[in-house]
Amino acid sequence: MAKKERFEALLSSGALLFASQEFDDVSMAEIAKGAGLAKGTVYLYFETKEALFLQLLSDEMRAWFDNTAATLTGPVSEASEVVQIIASTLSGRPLLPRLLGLLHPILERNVDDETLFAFKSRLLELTTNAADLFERVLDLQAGMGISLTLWMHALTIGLAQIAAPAAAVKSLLQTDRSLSTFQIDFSTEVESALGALFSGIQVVRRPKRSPHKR
Amino acid sequence: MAKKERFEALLSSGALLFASQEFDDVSMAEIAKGAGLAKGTVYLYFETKEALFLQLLSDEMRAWFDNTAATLTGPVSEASEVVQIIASTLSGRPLLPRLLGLLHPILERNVDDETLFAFKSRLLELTTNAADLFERVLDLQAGMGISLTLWMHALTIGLAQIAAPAAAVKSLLQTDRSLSTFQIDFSTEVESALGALFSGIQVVRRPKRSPHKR
Amino acid sequence: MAKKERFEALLSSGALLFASQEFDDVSMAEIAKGAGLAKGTVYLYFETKEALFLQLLSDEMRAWFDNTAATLTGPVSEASEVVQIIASTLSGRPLLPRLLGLLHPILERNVDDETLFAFKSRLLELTTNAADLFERVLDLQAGMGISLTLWMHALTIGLAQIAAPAAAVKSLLQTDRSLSTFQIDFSTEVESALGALFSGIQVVRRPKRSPHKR
Amino acid sequence: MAKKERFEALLSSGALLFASQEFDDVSMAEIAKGAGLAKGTVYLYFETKEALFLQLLSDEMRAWFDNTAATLTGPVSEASEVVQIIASTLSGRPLLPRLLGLLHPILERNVDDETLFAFKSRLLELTTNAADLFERVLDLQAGMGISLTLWMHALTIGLAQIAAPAAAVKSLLQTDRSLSTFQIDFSTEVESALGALFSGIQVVRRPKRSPHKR
DNA sequence: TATGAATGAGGGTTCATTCAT
DNA sequence: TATGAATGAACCCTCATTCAT
Repeated sequence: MAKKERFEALLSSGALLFASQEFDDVSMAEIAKGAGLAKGTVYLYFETKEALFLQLLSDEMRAWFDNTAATLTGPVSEASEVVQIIASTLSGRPLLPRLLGLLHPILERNVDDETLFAFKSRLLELTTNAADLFERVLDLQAGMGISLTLWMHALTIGLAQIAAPAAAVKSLLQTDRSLSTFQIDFSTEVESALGALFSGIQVVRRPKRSPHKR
Repeated sequence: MAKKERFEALLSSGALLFASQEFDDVSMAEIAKGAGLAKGTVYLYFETKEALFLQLLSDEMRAWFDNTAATLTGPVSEASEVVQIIASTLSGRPLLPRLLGLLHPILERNVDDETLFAFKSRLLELTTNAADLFERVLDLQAGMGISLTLWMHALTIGLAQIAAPAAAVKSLLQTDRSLSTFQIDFSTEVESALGALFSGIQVVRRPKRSPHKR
Repeated sequence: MAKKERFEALLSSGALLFASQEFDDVSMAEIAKGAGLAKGTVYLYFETKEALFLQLLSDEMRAWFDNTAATLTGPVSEASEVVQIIASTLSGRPLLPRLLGLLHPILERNVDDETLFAFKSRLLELTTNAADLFERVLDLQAGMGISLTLWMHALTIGLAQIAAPAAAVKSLLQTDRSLSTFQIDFSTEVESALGALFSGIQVVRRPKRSPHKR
Repeated sequence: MAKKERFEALLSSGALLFASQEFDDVSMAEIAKGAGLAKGTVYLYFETKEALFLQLLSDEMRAWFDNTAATLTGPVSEASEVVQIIASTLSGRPLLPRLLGLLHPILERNVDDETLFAFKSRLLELTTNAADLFERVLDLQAGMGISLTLWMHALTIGLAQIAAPAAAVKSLLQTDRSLSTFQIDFSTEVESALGALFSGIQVVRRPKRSPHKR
């Protein structure tokens, strides 16, 4: 059926445009044109612009997880290796962290309840799967996987924002060496931060016998 | 001088409005009215709406740091205590995490170079001070304080977004118990996540003799 | 033949929807669905949305006339009785006055010439019949029936609009007693107004011997 | 103050455009341009497009009434003379009947409550004044003036619609002589219809002692 | 004859910012 | 310094209608 193809074409078009522009600068008209369709046609596939990007995020998340899970399937010796793999798969999907940063303040604010629920359900499934995976691979205490996943989610959002500064900031950082502290690399930073987070969780685990509060 | 008073009045008005509305929903006209001034007058004090909020962020950050530094001055026994204090001072300034989330995608994108530079310089100073403080209090390896501060910054942005969901999401979470995983409390989560992060850093520190890569 | 059935099903669907919504709010897609057909199929039966509603109006008018003529067939003693019957048959077809109000500004503006001509011819026939009926029953001067019919048409359009206010107006009228003047009942008002009109025509008739100017 | 001038300029621009186009075809951009202002400026003076046209209607009504009242001030011998004057003043303001036809289905549907109330109050005042005037001049029974005004209002709406057919209808009527019945002149028809209505009211008055039901 | 995917025109409205006074 | 009137860019979305199958 051509229906599915159009759907994918629209998502691809959106992804392509979003790769080089901000969410606000990507217009539905451009997305349509990029998919070889008319403006109004987009709305046969997506309720709103936000719904389209939510789908994009959903796909990116799933792809990332499948990819990561597959890579982590084999015997993993150390936590640092896990972290490295995660940082690597994350860095390989530059759209994902940016979409994640759009999720709460924008995407979830203009989709109908049904779409929202569907997304949240999928997110829950993914989160649970990731949590299980982490608990297994890192030999974590039960329940810690969820927290870890959540914190990774938050960290990713924040680091992506910091690592992708506005044009003016970028040129400022390049000009003024004294501000080099703010010149960070997403990939590097994610690995380090997650490394600390993962280590911390394992350390924290033993001393505290009581279940993690949440 | 009345000038300083107007300046402060505008910031207060902005803060008050931002406390109950989103950035986009706070209009310059409202801010002006709240300060007892006319619309055009705001622009005698702030280049743009973003510049005003950048100032707000700057003030919040400084206040937070002063507050935190003062509290951490005394002898601190454990890392967990430090974390608790930070989580507490952070939770006491609900505007700060939200403004931080605005910083990179919005505020820095519409201010002139001068304002931007001034802000970044102040931010650098604060970051350095915080880093030093953390290194001292937590007895961290040199350089780790900067990373920690950065990660805390990122974590705060992400957690604040997740913890303040859109109205539709909020009601969905309350309705559907199966999604309770997503119902998080900023304060609690910050403390836990920072706890793991801080522990992780201290653990990681020893094995790796080499300087932290960045 | 199934064709006729589809045709009627579409009209019924349209009538049903129009009974509870404004013309603009009734979509062709809804009409199709209500008739158990696909969107595109509607256009095999009606050139345009306007053509469909024109047909609806045509049917309503004919039904009204047949109904009214039948009722007025017997010996009618007084004009007031005639008026009462007309007001009654009119009130019994709430769609008719509303469709009449759509006729000139909307329906006639988007149908092809053929459809338009067919409608006008049918309208002429009906008008003539009604005029004859009125002249006969009210013992009017020749030619007066046409005028009377026309004025009744105009009066009906206007009163229907006034009697069916926007939601905001309705609540305003209910709230503010001082505006009770504007709270009118279509049925009551039509009867009174037509009563005056019919009486007036009969009075005017005699003094002016000259033919009605038009 | 220039403020009042702009206000009037916008109304004049709107009136000018509405004189040769339908409501839907008149855009706010055109109105602004016609007044020598920018698009957004219109919204400093009128909440919505509908509010602007409501003001236009308000002005037209008042002007018509003042004009009519002034003309009817002197001693009026006969009802037919009154009717003639009304028909004449009405015909002199071609926008008024058209705006009246917009009032209920369109204008009242997109203005805020305050504007709506203000308009209705003004309309009530005008209606009352007109009713008083009619009662005085035509020596009507108390209360009949209101009814007469209302019916005149309704009749005007309907006749204006019938008398201003769509382009296609107009050409059809000119082509096909058999449809000449539908070729009516607003001015003529208003005078005749009001003549009948006014006569009818006077006739009806006497026989029925009981107060007019409404 | 039926389908339903595709089309694409179309305009009101907001609000940060400017500037004449 | 203060004012507030003026500016104007920018865009989503609906839905009647068409047409390939």
